[in-house]
Amino acid sequence: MRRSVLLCETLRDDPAEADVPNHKLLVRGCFIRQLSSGIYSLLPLGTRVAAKIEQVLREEMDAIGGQELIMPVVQPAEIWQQSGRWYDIGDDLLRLKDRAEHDLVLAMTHEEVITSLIGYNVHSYRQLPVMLYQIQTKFRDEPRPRAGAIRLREFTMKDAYSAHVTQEDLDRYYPDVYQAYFNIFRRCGLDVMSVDSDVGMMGGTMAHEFMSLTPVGEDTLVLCDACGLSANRQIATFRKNIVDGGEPRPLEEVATPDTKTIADLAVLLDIPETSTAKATFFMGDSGLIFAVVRGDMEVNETKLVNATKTTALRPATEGELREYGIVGGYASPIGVSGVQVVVDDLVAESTNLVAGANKEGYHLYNVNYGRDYEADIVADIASAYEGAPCPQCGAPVRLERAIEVGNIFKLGTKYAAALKAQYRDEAGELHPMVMGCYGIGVERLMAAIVEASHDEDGMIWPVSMAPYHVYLVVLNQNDETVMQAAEQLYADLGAAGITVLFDDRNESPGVKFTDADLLGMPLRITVSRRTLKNEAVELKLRTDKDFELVPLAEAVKQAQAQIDALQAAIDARVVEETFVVSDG
RNA sequence: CGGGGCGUGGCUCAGCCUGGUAGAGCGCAGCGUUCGGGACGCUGAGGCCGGCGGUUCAAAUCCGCCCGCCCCGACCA
Repeated sequence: MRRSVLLCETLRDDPAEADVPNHKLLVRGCFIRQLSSGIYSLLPLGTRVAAKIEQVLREEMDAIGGQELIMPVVQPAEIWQQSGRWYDIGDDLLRLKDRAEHDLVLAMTHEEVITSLIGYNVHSYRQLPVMLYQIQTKFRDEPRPRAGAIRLREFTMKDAYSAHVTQEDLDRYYPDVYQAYFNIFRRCGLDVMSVDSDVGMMGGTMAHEFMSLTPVGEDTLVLCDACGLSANRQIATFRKNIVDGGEPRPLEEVATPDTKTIADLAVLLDIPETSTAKATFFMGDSGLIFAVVRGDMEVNETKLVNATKTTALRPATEGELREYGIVGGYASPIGVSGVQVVVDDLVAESTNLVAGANKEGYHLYNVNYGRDYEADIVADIASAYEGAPCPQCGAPVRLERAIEVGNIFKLGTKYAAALKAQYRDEAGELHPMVMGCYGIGVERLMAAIVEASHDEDGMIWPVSMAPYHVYLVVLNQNDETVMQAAEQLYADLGAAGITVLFDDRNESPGVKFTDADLLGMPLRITVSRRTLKNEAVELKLRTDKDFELVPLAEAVKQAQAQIDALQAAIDARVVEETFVVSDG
């Protein structure tokens, strides 16, 4: 491709709306263009990267028996009503009406359609298992798209679904997908780790997320360097060390004016935060939830959702607290009624904690669970924190931010039962199929690659993902000999199967070199009067500082060798993974 | 949805406080000179100053409402 005709006008300045590297670079390099919040066009260069990603996805999905199909984006409300998600999912699901006033949705995922499809086409155990996938548009009306292509409203997803006769068969198949996922990311040149994850509103029994570590990530991981534990913070457990508070002593009221935070309280009473209990309030499906954790910890909302079996949770407002007779800043689990009290297991086992008195300006010494108050639920609802003891080995854990680039779920029979995806067994009995689902966001993966692979000058594409292998720079274009040599090399490289972006624009050297760095093709070749004086061209890896002069006659061969070496390095990273079922 | 910021040519921004006929750099078009890390000169095109309403002799500028975009939080299969 000639740069002179490519739709690619690079930007000198960072776009005002971008503040993370993938966003700045993809926009500056003309890979993507924003149309609206969270809605982007993929420009020619971005489309080429997406195509590379999709090719890898197809190969790896096909390798584990996947069959590609395409399902509709616009779907009737009925199937979403049947699965229940029409009612369970909020505004993320974009709803619309057609001319006949029929309710429709824009698909945010395809469990409903695939399940009804499989139910229609599969009748017998003889036809199972089956693995189907598509690479197709999703729309999610996210409340807050962010970070360039990391969180989009409209995006491309590879979503795959498998259906099985039994849970055991799904369990056997699941590790194959797990391995395929590692292969995919590694072939895309991205380092990922898998973590156990929450099954969320998808339901199901087991889930893994594939995470790329980066400060711009939206998830927090809990990692243990000592034993290798990795989990999403949403579900990560940790060892809780009880601070011995001694034998229960009598309750004692203490005046604590203007002391609404745990930090203030600890200072005022000269006690460690570990000797306090902290109350936090959420509104769930059925009213107010009063959550108690030790003062030095934070409530983990995912754990709280799971413990209370609610579907939605949000912090309660001051007004709601007043309605329930709770005094903000001085709330106490003692004597509250009409609310669901959830107490962290550590608090339940601790003695003589300081808690609110439910009276403006007062706290209570020596609050003891069981004696002074009861809970509706005692469970682990505390969030793992930096330095918390690892649940497996006790070493201090570390928190890291990460982007979730893919996930795999064991769905179970939730959708198959609701949408009648049933098969007949040998005895002629009907059973719901056991399903799994597996997703990867294409644009997010592209963004994650840029986050993981760039420098101050621009993107650095892994050879397997680069829009073109070579950025060919020609200088001194007014010199016919130079131009002829460059044209010949462009043709020869192409004939050898090497993809080339040929910068044939009448631009100064600085412009071309700067663009070459920004666009990040793995290999740069420069042809100029100077290099031709030695019958040579310059070869430079994007990752290297310096170039190498190679004879013009060997340029194609050398370029090919460099590309092969880069590809071999990527291939070498595709190795077998051990699938370990952890207890999460 | 709560908090904050922003909206002026394709891009980055100044001008707004203190109202008086819209600016810079980059980019774009033409000509010429250049030609190894975002070259230079000359000429030129391009703007309902996000929208609507108000105040005023006069609004990019002041006031009100609305819309859009970004960030933090809430939320997120």
